[in-house]
Amino acid sequence: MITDELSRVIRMAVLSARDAGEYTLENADFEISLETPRNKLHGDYSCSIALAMKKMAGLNNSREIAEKILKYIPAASPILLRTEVAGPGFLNFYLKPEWLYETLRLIELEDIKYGTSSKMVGERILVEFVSANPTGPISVVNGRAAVLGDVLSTLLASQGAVVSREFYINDALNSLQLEKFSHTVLVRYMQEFGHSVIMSSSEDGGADTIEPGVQSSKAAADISPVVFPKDGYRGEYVRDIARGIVAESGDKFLKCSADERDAYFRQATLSRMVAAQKSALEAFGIHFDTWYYESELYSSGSVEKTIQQLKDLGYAYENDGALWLKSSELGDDKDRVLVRSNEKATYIAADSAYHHDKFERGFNHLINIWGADHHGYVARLKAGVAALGHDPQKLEIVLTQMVSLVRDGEAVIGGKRKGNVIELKEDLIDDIGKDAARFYFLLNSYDTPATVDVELAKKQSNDNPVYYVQYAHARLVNILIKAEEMGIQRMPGSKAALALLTHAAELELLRKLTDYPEEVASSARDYSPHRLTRFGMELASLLNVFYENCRVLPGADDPISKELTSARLALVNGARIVQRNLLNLLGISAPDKM
RNA sequence: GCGUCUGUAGCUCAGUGGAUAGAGCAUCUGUCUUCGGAACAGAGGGCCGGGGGUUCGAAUCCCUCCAGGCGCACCA
Repeated sequence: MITDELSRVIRMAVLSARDAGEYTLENADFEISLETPRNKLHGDYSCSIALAMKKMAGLNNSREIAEKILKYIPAASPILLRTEVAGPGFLNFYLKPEWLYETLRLIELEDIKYGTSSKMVGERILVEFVSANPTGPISVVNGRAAVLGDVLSTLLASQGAVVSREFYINDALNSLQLEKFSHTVLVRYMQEFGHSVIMSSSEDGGADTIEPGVQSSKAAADISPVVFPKDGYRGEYVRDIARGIVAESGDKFLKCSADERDAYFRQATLSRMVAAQKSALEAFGIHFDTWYYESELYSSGSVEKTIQQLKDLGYAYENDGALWLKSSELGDDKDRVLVRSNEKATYIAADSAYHHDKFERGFNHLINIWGADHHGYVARLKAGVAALGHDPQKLEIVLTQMVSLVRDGEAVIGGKRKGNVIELKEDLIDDIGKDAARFYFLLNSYDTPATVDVELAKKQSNDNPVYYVQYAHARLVNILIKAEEMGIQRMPGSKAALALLTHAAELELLRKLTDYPEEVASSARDYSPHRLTRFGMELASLLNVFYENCRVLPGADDPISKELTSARLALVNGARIVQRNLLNLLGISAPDKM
C-alpha cells in the first residue's frame, strides 16, 4: 500500500533529523498517521506528526519542526512529486500520477474481487435481523433493519468472514399473541361464509359495530354473528390469509370439530404468515440462510436444559415462587425472572438458550440487529450469555434508531394490532422499486432516528439519487459498447498509454477508485454501509464530470488520438468495475441500460 | 427519577480529533442538446442546541444544562 510506503519514509526522516541533532526525542515510539486532506489543494496525503511532536520534542513551533523533518525527506523519490509544509505544521505530500495508473491495472486484474480483502478470515459471524413477530407483515419500519443486516452481512463477507443470515421466529407455544392471531383469522374465515362480525370498540365506552358477512353462493346455512377478538388484528392481511385458507380448503373447517379446526388454524396461520414475510423480504432482495423457530427450543428440550445449566452454575435462584437469573452480577442493573411462578419460562430463558445454541453451532461472533426500543434488553441478554460461559463481548447488539412514519405530513401511529401497518412490499417496494427503496434506507446512519414520509418517498422517487448512481454506470457501459461497435479494440491497462491521463477530472476519478478498497474495509469495520452509499454518489459525480470533460471516442469534429482513446477506455472500464462492485455490495442492480 | 440515542443550511442528512464545516433536495443564474440531459458550472443560505473543560488543535472526547425520541414487567 502506498500509505505504508509513505509512513516508512516519514519515520525515517523523523529519526534522521533527531540523529542529526535537530531536536531530541524521548522515545522513538510514535504513530504516523496519514490522512487524505478534505481540500485537495493540501496534497494527496497529509501528516500531522510535527504538530503531535511539539510536546515530545520540547519545541514550541511545530511549523519549525515540520521544516526540520522535511529536510530529511528525499527530494528524489519514485512516488513523491513534492512535499511541503503548510498551515500550522502539516506535511503535505503530492504523489506522482504513476501510482494512480498502477491501481487501474490492479482493478482490471482483480475485477469482481476489487474491494475485497482477507482481513476477517477466520471470523464466523451470525447476523440475526428483522425477526418480526409472525402476526403481521413485514412493515416499512422493518425495512431499515432488514437492509442494514443484509448489507452488513455482505460487507463482512467481503472482508473474508464466513457470514450467515438468520431470522428468528417467535412462535413459542406460551405466546398468547399467536392464539389471538389464529383466532382472528378464524373469524375472518367465517365472515367469508356469511357470518357477520361484531367488532367491539377499541375505545372504552365506544359503541360496538357490526360488519356484515360476505354475501356469496358459498354462504353457510348458519350465519350467526361471531365476535371479533378483543384487540384482535385488524389489518387487511388477516383477511388475505383467511381467503387463502378458503381457496385451499373451502368450508371444511365449518364442519369439523373445534379441536381439529383450532389446531389447523394455529399451524396454517403461522406458516402462511411466515411465507408472506419471506416473500416480502425476497422482493427486497433479502435472503436468509436460516429461519429459526423458537418453538424448536422448547420441543428439543433446550430451554429446559439451559435453565438446569444455569441452576447448576449457581446463576439461578428461587424467590417468590419464581426462578431468577442473577443478572445483576453480570452487568445488568437487576435480576430477571427466568421461570414465572406459573411455571412458564420467560423469553429471556428462551433467548439465553437460543444464543447458547448460536455459539454451539460454531459461530465465534454474533451480531443482532434490534430496534432501539429494545435497548433495555441488551444487558440482560448479555448476562444470560455470560452466565452460560460465553464472552458477552462476542455478542454485539446493533441498535437501529426508530423509524417513524409520516403520511402526508401526519404521523402514522399504532402498531400492527390496529391494522395501521404500512407494508414494506405493497406500500413501498411495489411503488418505487427494490433499488430505490434499498438506497433510501442506506442513505443515513442507523444511529439517527429517521422519518419516512411514505407519500414523499414515492413522489421523490424520480429524484432518488440511486438513479444518478445507476445512470453513471449505464453511461460507462454505453461507451464500451459503442467502442466495440466502432471496431475499436480495448487494450489491457498494462498496454495502454495511461500516462496520457492527465486531465484533472481523470486524476480525481482515478484517485477515487484507489480509495475504494479502504472505504469498503472501514464501512465493514464500523458497520456503516451508508458511507458506501455516499461514496457511490461521489463516484458517480466524478464520473459525470469526467464524461463531460473528457471525450473518449473519436467524434465528428473532435479528433482524439488512438492512444488517448485507449487510455480513456481503460479508465472507463476500471470505473465501471468499481461502480458495479459497489452496487453489488449494496444489493442494488447496476443496469447497462435504463 | 434512572438508562439510552439524537440536536449541523429552509428540508433530509454526511462529516474516521486536524487546515476555509459538506452533499442531496428546494430557491436563483448560467452551459449545452452530448460517447444517452436522469448531465455539467455557479450563487445565496450555518453563533455545528447553550455553557464549561481536556488538547498544539473540538461539530467530533469529558462534564453540565436545555430540547426531543425510545426504554425502564413474573409481555415478547
